[in-house]
Amino acid sequence: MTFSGGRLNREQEAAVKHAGGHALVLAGAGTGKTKTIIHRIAHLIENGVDPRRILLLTFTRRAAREMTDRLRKMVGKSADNIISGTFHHYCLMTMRRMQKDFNIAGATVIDRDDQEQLMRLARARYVEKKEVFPKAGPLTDLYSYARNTNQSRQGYLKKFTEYDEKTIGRIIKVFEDYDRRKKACNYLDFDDILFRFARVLHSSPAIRAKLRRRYDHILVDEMQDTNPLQWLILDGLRDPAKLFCVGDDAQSIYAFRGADFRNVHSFTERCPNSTVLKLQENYRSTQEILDLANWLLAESPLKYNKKLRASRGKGIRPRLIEFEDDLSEAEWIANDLLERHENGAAWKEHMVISRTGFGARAVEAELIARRIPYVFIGGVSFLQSAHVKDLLCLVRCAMSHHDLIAWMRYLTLWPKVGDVTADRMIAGMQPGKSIRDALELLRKHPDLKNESLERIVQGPEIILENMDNPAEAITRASAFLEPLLSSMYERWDKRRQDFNLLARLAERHRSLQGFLETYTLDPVNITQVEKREDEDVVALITAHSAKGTESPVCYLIRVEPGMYPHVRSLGDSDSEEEERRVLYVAMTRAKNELIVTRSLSRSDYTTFYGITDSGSTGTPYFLEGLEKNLVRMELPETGTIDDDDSDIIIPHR
DNA sequence: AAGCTCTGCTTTTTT
DNA sequence: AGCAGAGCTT
Repeated sequence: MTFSGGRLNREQEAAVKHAGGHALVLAGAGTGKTKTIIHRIAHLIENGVDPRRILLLTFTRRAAREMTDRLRKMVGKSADNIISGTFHHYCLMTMRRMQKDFNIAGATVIDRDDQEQLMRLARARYVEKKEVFPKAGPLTDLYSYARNTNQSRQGYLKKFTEYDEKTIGRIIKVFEDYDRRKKACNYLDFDDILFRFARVLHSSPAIRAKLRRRYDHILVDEMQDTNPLQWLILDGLRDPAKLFCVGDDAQSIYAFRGADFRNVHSFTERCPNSTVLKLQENYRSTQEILDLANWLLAESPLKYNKKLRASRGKGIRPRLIEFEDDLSEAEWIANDLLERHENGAAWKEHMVISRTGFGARAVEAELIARRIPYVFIGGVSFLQSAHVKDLLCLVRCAMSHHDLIAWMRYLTLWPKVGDVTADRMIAGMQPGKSIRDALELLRKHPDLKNESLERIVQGPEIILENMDNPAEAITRASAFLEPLLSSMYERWDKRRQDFNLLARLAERHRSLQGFLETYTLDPVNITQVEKREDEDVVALITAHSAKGTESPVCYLIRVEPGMYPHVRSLGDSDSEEEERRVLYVAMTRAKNELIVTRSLSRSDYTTFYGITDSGSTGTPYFLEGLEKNLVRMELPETGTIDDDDSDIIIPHR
C-alpha cells in the first residue's frame, strides 16, 4: 500500500527504533502506518529478536498476509516465522494447540449465520409466533455486543436499549437457552473464541505465565478498532512482551461491533511507562484531497484535533458530480473507467468505494455489462450461498455428531425428511461416543429403513475416509450431493462450478478442520478466489473494507442523504458520528484523484424505506454546507440521459 | 409430517 | 424485489 520503499521520516524512524516500554503510535491516515510496522519488525529481527517471538495482530487476515508478504521482501524467509493473524485466528490457533488447557476439544466454530439460526431456535421456545419481540438477528447483535464489551447482559440491556424490564428478562431467558444449546452442540461462536481465551488468560496464572513467556514483542494494527475483550487479551499477554499498538481514533468505524477507542485514549493510563508516538505527515494524498477530509472532521462536534498535511503538496481538486439517478451514475463511472483505461491507465489504479455492499449493485452491473474486470471486496461471500453451505454442512456432519445445525441442514436435503424426522434421527445418534458410533446408530435408525434414505449415512462416511485430504473430500462430497442438489436449485450448472472452486481452496489445507475454520473465520469472496491478487482489476469495495487500502483514483459513490450518515444510524449521535468517520476513511483512500458522485434528486435509497420524502429535508447529511472551493462541482455531460427513447436498461448477463 | 404458496418485511458496516 | 416465515394443503 503506502510505498514501503524509500526512507523513513524522523517520526517513523523514532517509532521503528523505539526501545524501552510499551508504545502507542498515533498514525493519521496515509502516514505510513503499515510501512512503520513492517520496518519495526524488520528492525527487531535484524537486532537479534527471534521472529518466532514476535506476534503481529491485525484486523483482517488480508492485512496480515499483506504485511508478511512485504516483510518477506525485506528480511527473507524468516518473515514466515513471525506469528501473525487476526485476534480470532491467533486465539483459536493457540487454543487448538493447547486443547487441554482451554478445553475446546472437538468444538465446532460457527459463523454469524449459524449463530443466528441457533438464536432462532432459542427464541422460538419463549416467544409466540406472531408476537412482537426482537427477531433472532437483532438478538444476536445484542448478545454479541454485550460479550465483546465484556459487560453483563442485564446491565447492557438496561442501559443501552429501550426495552422494558419484562422484555429484558425474557431476552435474557432466550440468551440462556442459546447458551445451553451452544454447549450441547459443542459450538464456539466468534465471541467465544475471544472470550474463552481471555477468561483462561485471566483466571489461570499458570497458563498465563506459559503464554507470556512466548513473546518479546506484540504489534497491533488498527488499535482503534479493538474491543474490550481484545484489550483483556493484550493486557494478559504483555510484560515482559512489549506492546506496539498503532491506531487512529479518526478512523474508528467498528463501534457497532464493540470497538472502544478508549483502548487508544486510555493507553498510557493502562500501561504505565508507555510512550506515545505520532505520525503526522501524510504521504498518500495531495493537499486538495486532505483539505476536504480535514473539513469533514472539523465540522464535527467532536474535537479530533487532526489536520492532515500532504508532503506531496498540491494536486487535483476533488470533483463532486451530480446525477439523475444511480443508474446514470453507474454508467458515467463505467465510461470514465473505460476512457482512463484507453488512455493507458491500469484498471488496478481505480477503486470504487460504497457505503454498503448493496449500494454498489448498480455499478457492479454496469462493470459486468461493459466487461470491465473487477474484484468485489466486502459483502456476501460465496461461502454463504445456499448450495455451498449445504456441502460444507455435510463436511461438518462428519466432524461431529453434536453439530445440530449441520446435521439438520444435511438431513433435510433428503426427500421426505423435514425438521421433525431430522430431529428424531439426530436424537438417535446422541448416545454415540464417537462420530463413528453415532453413524452406526444412525444406520440402524428406523427412519432409514425407507429405501431411498439408505444412502444418508454414506455422505459423512465419504468425508471420514478423506479426513487428511480436504480437496478429495470436497470433490467426492460434491459428486455425492449432486443428484440431491441439482433438482433443488435453479441454474444448477452455474452453481456446481462453485464446488470446483471450493475444492481448489481446499487444496491449500492439510486438514478438514483447518480448512473449515479458516474460512469460517474469514470467508472468501468468490471474485477473490477467481482472480489472482496482483491481477489488473478495478476494486469495488465497501468503505469498511477499504480501511487500510489506497488507490490513485477513488470514486466515492452515492454520497447522499440517507447514506452518509446511513439512515440506520440516525437518532444515535455516537453512531452518526461514526458515519462521519466512515466517510473520512473513504475520502482518505485517494492518492491523486477523488471523485465524489451522488444523485440527490431521486435517491431511491431514501424513498425506499421510511424516509418520508425524497427531498433531503430533515435528514442530516455530511456534505450539507460544503465549502464551494473544496470541490469542483460538475454535472455529467448530458447526451444520452435526456433522450426519451434511450430508456436505458442495464443489461444483465 | 412435508412441502407448497402467499404475505409481509427488509437492506450497514464484519471477525 | 427477493427472502424468510406462517399457514394451508396433501
